Amino acid sequence: MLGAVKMEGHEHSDWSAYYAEPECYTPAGNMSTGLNPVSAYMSCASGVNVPYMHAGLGHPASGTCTGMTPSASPTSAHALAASYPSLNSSACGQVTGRPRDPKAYRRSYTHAKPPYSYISLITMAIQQSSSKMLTLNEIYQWIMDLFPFYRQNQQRWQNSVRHSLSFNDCFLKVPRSPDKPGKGSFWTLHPESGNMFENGCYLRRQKRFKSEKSADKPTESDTGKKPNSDKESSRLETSPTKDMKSSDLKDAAIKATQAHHQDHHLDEHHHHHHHHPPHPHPPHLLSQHHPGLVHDSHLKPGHHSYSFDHPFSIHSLMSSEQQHHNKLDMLKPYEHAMHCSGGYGSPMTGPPMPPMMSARAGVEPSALPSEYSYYPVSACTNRA
DNA sequence: GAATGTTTACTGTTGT
DNA sequence: ACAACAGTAAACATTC
Repeated sequence: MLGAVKMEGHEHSDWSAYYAEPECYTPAGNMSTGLNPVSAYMSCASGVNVPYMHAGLGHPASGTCTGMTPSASPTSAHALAASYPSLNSSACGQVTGRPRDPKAYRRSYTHAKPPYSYISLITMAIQQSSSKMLTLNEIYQWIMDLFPFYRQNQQRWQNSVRHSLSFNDCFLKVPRSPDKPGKGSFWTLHPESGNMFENGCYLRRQKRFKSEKSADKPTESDTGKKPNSDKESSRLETSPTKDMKSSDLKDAAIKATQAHHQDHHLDEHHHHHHHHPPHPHPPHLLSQHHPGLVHDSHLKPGHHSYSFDHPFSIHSLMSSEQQHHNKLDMLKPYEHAMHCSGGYGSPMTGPPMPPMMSARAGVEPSALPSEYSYYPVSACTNRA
């Protein structure tokens, strides 16, 4: 998972535009110390699923929680978890030994690149929408809402997002229903793609999802061909499975579109009712309408079942949010999170601490992580 | 014309 | 070292 950080080394040129001095996701707990690297990504915000976290959270107005210092950085995720409630006051509420200008500091972190891959981001965006499908533009918006970094260089990363959507079998294109014309199709997750991120870690997939059909095809490793070359041809033959064309799938699309519009409706009407059953694994839309798409498997229905307690599991992150999103609507999530998390990509604490964002683009706010929730307590034990 | 979608090619990083 | 995964650029096609 550290790789997710290192991977962005080439982004530094971009960062230089934002940083007075070079900064990067320097894991606070360095690997050589034996610390779980994820703990390095922890910050005061890491109390997902721990309601107490919300009690003592610094409000934007309070001006606290502007960042963690190395000394405040937990030595392990468990230590962090165990440190409540002092966690809030000591790790968040106090800022010690940070010499730099808080504003510049915050801005830097705000614009640091998140440690998630595009596939992760897309997956998260889709998953947190109640209809489990989003248009391309909605995916863009979701990403930009949560990660200021992606408000820059849109041409570049959006191209990458489109590439990811097309290239990866885990994403399916769902045509719009005829009565809901608009630009672009909906994108959803392949019903069987649920184990892409084993352990629920969204930093790097354990294995690439391949649709059954494409899985039948020889892979580059099978043929000994160069990576990508054969993969592409394989994908060519399987594209029909990726683009849902059958009539009953269209029926699903229509229903999905309706559900999607309900999303917006809900969003517009503040959806802050706690009665959204905090169901961690909402049945996949395609599973509902097309059970045949969900084969046997190791994958249970409702399979997009990322391990609940995994720090980078969006389900984990979101699970406690149900209780709190009432107040979230009142906050400027962005600034709030920045105040309390020290921003993401803190050189002290690690990667981004995505803020809570308001509902948008079909995003179900109640499903969004709590204001500090992207880096919950438990650690990412597998390399991501 | 812009947005969306597909594909190829290449490079870098990570895992084994 | 090698394969797999991921990011980026770019050409091209399609759709609105």
